[in-house]
Amino acid sequence: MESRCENCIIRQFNSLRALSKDELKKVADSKTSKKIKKGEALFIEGQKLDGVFCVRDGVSKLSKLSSNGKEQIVKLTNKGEIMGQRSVIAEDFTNLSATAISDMEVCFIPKEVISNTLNTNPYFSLEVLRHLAHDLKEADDVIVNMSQKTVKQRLAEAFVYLKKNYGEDENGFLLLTLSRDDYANIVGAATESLIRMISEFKKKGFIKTEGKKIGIVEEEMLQELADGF
Amino acid sequence: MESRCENCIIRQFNSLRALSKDELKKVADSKTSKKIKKGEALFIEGQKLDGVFCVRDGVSKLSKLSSNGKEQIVKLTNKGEIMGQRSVIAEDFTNLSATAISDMEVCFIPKEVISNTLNTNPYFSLEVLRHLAHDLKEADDVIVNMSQKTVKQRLAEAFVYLKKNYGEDENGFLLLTLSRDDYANIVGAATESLIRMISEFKKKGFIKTEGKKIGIVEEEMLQELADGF
DNA sequence: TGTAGTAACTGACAATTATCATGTTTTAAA
DNA sequence: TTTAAAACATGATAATTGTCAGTTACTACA
Repeated sequence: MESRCENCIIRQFNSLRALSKDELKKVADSKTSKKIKKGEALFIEGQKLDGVFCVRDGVSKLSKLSSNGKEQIVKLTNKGEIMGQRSVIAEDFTNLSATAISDMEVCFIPKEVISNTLNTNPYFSLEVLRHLAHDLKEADDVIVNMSQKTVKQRLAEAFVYLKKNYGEDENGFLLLTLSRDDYANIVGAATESLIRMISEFKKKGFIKTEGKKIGIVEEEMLQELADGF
Repeated sequence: MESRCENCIIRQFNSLRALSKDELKKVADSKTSKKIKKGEALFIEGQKLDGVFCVRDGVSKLSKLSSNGKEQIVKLTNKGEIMGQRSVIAEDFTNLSATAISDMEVCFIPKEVISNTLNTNPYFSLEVLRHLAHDLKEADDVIVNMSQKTVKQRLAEAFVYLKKNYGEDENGFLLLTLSRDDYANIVGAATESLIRMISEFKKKGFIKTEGKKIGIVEEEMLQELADGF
């Protein structure tokens, strides 16, 4: 409750920007802030959510268990994103689990506020619609990548994506540090296969490593690889 | 223009059911009916759509070209579904191509009618939101299947899905007849691999074939296979 | 500061899937 | 009805990826 939504820059990046002052005030009054430690879960597949999460800081992974017991990461969230809207809108259990990949700061907004606003503010509905439409398009792209590209291509693509979306530090290492396991669960491969590929990329000079940290050295080469050349 | 939307049962299955009588009338007045022959395209990836399609009869595939030039089928549409809403909502190019798999009958509804209604009727917005939410959930499932299951499992699942969703004729053959190529593009495999697997399933007695037609013989076995047993 | 536990890594091998080559059947058009 | 094209099918082989078994390195914590 430390800050008013009206002053929160984050909301410019999500559908909450369509809210009126009054509506924003309602959100601010009903929301609660939470700090979530790296590794902790925000919610778990199959749970009923009674609100959505607005990400103020940090990164989380949205994943789903396969029937073979393996985790598949479907999406990484960005700062400013709203999580759990799909489930709240459809009045459905979550189909995904959300786990913090770095320390996070999120606001929890009760579902009543969201659904009331959906019923009364068509601009908000439209913003949410656009957001879902965007997610859907991205999901289609992931489907195509998963089914038509090799693990090597998908990994190359993942590296480029992580650099573009989460940036790198002064030494050229990706700011977002993932475990080898997480990488495997993003590209949908066995952890051992993935580790081997990281070694290969390193040997070829495409990337550099330092412990868990990975740095992109040859972004163009990786991009070309991802595109199949 | 042969029939009034008010009398069209199909609309009960999609978001148009949230429309008022007046709104329905507007839709009916502006819509045009089209017949599309099997194999013809409704729209193509990258096109700008100036309306949505409401499927009255027939089945189409929504697909996307991969950078390697292969087609990936992302979704099959059902009777009553609305196609192209994602693109119209996001005011974006279509990210998918739609091609008729059987002869189709569709209504085309201009985007102005859709967006006007979205701005004024929150129930309609909510229905569309629910529909997109559903599509998104399904897309997540496809991602997990594509990345965690073997081709064999995905094919088994596809057969079960086709039977459940499109039914079979009096002789136990799937009503929806797909080419081997289409099957390959659904499960994301090389056509030859897929044909081999069909032969294998047939040899094991899980399915039967008669030309292009495929019949599900052992649904439970296929389901178990799909689930990884 | 030792020690248990987890994550990272490597090798050997097996399973899955793609590719190429080629033959057969079906379909559609002249 | 013939004939060319497309779809279906199968074999041989190569490439990709997974599995199992083990080693090393890092991390946390008693």
